[in-house]
Amino acid sequence: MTPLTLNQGFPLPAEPDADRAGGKRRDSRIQVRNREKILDAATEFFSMYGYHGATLDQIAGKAAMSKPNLLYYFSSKKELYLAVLRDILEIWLQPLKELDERESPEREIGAYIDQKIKFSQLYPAASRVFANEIAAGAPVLKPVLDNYLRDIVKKKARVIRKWVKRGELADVDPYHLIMMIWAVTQHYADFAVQIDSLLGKSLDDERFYNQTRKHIKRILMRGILK
Amino acid sequence: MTPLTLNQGFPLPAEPDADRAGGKRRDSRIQVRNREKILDAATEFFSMYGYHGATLDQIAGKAAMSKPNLLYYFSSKKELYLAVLRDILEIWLQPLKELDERESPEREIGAYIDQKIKFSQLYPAASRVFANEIAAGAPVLKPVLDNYLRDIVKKKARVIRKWVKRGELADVDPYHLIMMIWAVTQHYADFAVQIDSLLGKSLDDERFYNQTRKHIKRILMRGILK
DNA sequence: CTTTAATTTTATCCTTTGGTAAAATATATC
DNA sequence: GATATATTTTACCAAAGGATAAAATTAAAG
Repeated sequence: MTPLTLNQGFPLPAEPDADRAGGKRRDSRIQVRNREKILDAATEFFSMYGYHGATLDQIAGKAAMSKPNLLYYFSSKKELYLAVLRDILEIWLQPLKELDERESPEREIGAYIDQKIKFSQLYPAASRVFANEIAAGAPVLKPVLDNYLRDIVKKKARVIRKWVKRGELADVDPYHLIMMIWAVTQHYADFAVQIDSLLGKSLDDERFYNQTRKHIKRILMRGILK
Repeated sequence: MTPLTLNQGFPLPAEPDADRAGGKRRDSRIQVRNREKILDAATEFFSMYGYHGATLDQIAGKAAMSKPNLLYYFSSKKELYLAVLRDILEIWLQPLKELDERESPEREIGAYIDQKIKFSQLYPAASRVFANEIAAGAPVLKPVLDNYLRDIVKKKARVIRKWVKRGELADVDPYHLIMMIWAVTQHYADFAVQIDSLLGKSLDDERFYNQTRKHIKRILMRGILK
């Protein structure tokens, strides 16, 4: 089993589109459509079985094309996985913009929770791919975690600490608070099957989604506001 | 790829120890030791790569024996996986005993959180195997979730609801509360690599463990107590 | 010690899997 | 509609992975 690591720059190695310069139309209608179909199928299977467990045959099958045809669009399994992770990272990092310390923590943290759980609703498979990558030891994302994510979280923590000092927030550890928010919101995506077994519900159900959202916010906000 | 399902009784099919009756000593020193070594190694790799992603070669290698030798102890990959899951279930279901409604929610829920996070500290790999199984669609554990777990959670929810009615607890949805507790406690096991990247800490560090435990409890208890 | 049973090793098989080569087909452009 | 280019299909390959058979070795029992 190949170790699958990544010794390259950040965020993730840019797409190898060397040819786009070479004059070839790399974005014809059919190109775009097929790459998208493949990425969707790949996200699904990587989310269920992880990088090593998913197979190109499954993915190609789901994308309704032959394996060599898939490999025409993504030249290797690894490249496909990187492309999937690239897309996910974009989604995942988006709500990580700094919290605005000038606003109230109630408003800012509330909005952050909303955003996080929205992503769980919209991209549950992406969330699971991420979880799988972490469980596998983050062979690809380690550098991202160690550098980029770490810095952003540090900044966020600083803002939270300011709120605490100002007396707008109970004396909470910023890092643990962030972990809690992540844990709770992602849980509904990562353990969707379990939740469906126990409650017969999913975030796709808009009523359940809102109930969940409000409930999480209520408990957490009560837990941290002064 | 074989679908890997389980159409058998609950909790999990009993170990096929047909021979134990046949007079063979199935629990010699060496048997016990080797089965344990294998189960440990298997837990590690299943936790990282899931059922499909882990290989018998890896597991045998880690257990310091040849693949055929491994297969002497567990006659197939599936049987090995079932054995691992069986062990995990035992751990996982243990703290699920009903909450005692006669005690205070503060005490009971507090103890429950303690127990849950203790497991995350003691058996992080087991937690990840469970998470992987769920992410994969719970091919094996679906029946357990649908029946056994569902019932226990229902009972727990009833107790929580009673506390709410008695006015000892804020008006929380019992199911969401349970999900939150699971999410937060398991997170520290399932995303240990991420946490290590961001904080440079793990639950192995007793100081960090206690800080985490107290912090989770504080926020959650504040969030739900009247 | 011998004999019997338990354990380990070696050699091997078949299927799956990631990947390639080259032919065949479709699509676009002039 | 002829030519060039993009896309898809068919036929393979080598390595990996789960599994088996049988020989070799070790341990236990009498």
